[in-house]
Amino acid sequence: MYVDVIVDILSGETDRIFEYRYGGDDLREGDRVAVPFGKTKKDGIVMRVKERPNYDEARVKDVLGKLDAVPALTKECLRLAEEISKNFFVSKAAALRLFLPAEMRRGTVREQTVKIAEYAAEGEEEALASLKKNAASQRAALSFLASAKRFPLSALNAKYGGPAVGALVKKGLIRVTEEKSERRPYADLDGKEKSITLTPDQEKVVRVVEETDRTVSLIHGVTGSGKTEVYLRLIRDVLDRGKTAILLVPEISLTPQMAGNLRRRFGDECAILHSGLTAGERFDEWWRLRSGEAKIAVGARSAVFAPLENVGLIVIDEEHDGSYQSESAPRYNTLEVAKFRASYNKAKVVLGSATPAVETYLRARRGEYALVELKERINGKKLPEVEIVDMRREVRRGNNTAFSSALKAELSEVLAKGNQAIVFLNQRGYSKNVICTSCGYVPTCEACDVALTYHMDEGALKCHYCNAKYKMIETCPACGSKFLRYGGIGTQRVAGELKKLFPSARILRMDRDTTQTKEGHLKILAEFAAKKADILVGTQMIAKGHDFPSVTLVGILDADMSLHFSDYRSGERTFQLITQVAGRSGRAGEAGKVVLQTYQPENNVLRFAVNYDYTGFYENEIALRKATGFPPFSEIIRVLVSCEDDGRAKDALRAVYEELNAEYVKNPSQFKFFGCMKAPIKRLNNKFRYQVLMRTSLKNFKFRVQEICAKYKSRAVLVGVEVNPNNLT
DNA sequence: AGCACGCCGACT
DNA sequence: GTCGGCGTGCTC
Repeated sequence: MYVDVIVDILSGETDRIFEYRYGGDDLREGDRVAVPFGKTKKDGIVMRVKERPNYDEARVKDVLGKLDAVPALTKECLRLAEEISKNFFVSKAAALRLFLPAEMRRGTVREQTVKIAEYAAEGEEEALASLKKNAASQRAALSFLASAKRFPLSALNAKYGGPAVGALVKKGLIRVTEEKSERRPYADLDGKEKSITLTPDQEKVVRVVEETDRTVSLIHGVTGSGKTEVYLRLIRDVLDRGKTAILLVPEISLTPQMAGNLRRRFGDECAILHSGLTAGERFDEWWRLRSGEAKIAVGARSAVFAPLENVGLIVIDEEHDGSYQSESAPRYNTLEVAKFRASYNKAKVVLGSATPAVETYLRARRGEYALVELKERINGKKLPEVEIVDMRREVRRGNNTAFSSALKAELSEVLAKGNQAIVFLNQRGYSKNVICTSCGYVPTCEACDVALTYHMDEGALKCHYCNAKYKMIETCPACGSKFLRYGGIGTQRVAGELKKLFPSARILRMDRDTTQTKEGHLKILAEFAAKKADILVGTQMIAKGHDFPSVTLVGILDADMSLHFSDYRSGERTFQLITQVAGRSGRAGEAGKVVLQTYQPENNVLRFAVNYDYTGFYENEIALRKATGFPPFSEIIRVLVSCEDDGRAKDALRAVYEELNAEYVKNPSQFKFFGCMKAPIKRLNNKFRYQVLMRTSLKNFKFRVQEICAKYKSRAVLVGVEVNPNNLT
């Protein structure tokens, strides 16, 4: 037989079918195979099986081998990979990779085995009699195994001592066999919880989602309205109909909690895919899904590619979260992938959020998605009161610290009562770059042309884009001045100031620096939850759904930091962030409070946020988007041209620009913006970068752009197309 | 992505 | 004269 193969090489040149011959008849679509490729050996995926080759038969080579017993990819995966490749401008090889756990491609992970001791003696009496009189341990071990028949060898060794067991094995009275054993994260939680009764509101949501003829439903529910219970019920119902389900959550930090919920409810019917697992665990969980043993996949963005068949439901929790948009290499959009899978399987997609993305809400309002609201918190508790503090007044009063007097007062009250507080600051403000106060010099990376960040612990300057490390400067290399300042306000400084204000308070810091280690994240959160600290200082990452029952105060230090970031979604982001952070306060017991510090207390977004007025915010925001012609009323398309040779980059840019410009002048009214410029980061990884940026309401224009760009990319010159990128760098 | 082929500058 | 730079083409 002959097979069409996509070879696992990430290059445009090789991203087409290569044909191979196969001696056997057991290859199927979706099988992973090893194939000879030029002078090397590569992995590939069988896309099609056929009788005759199209390619010159004399030159067709043989498949070297089949890599798995069962095809790793289903027909659906293959179809979906094609769609992803077409829609997100990535090679088929790159799209196919999304469906396989990394450890599988590397081939470093093997099945885990356990050694089992089996009783192998003929008759117990005789066997015991054959042992020496003083061999008490052997005797005990043998009679134990005579009744147990099989027992894990390691446990047997621990119980009766390795030498005794070893002697029995040597005498042939015990046989040792190796068996496959699955690594089971969270197994200790399995099936410890029965489903709970839903409130009438929750029941209604379930009904609407299950009965609507729309593929996508949006559950807009305030924080604490019990969306998770609704998801669990929907999953149960889908499973009862013999189908499978995928539950997506924004980040690993949230996954253990949600994973725990799922495991307690569904036991090992559910598999957990997240980066916190060991390679082996992930490998096993993946195969449990592929084999049909597990029917629910829980995980972050990439779990949308879970190898499930007959998917009935895909839930995207906190759908507004930025992590659902892939920022690099295969730039897929999770919701779009979910929609592909849903249409293939005739399944449903459920989006849940307290602060839906305006684009999502618009579609729901227009009737494209079913819309259901959960307006009440499950415990009937009120949302915390939010107080806005005008920081301009604080500055006028001579307060130059990061803390307003109002926040200081609230903090001391919390400490006096023995409660906990969270101090939140925006990551955008978290830049410890160095500036010369005499001449304004800022040290930048030689390769990337971006400002370097000062890392105090290492005494070094680092480039966050290429990880290059430079020696910290003592004097300004431009003017020789010694007056250097570490700009910006960071968690470290805030924690320091707090320590001075409240010397007896126990302060925990959580940010990218303190969560470097794999479990650092969870450790800090667990420590705080166990009340081993009074105040938690952190960035974005503490905003994501953790329950801290004794937190009664949340301080937002620089609410307007994200408001003035150069991104059209900064208003939306700020609203979502404030709502989310505020939701951390006062979840149990006492009512919570939020203090929001800003230099712009009259700002619309902040006003809507403090009143928890999502629809007000939405109306305001959508009007703004319409007026400015930003998404969802347009698509932002960016063509990024980069090359080590500046001249060649410019040449390619000019060519692309001219062709695109021809399209633009045909239809200028459909463009809100069209222009060509240096990229914000002018040089990255030694490549000069330029871009053509446009904002257009032309439908499917991205495909035309892609077509044009394809003509000008070469080995040396990269020409990439991005649609609505999250950050322009 | 690798690897070979092939055409132009600075060396023994 | 040749060694070696990397631009270009090919891989079933």
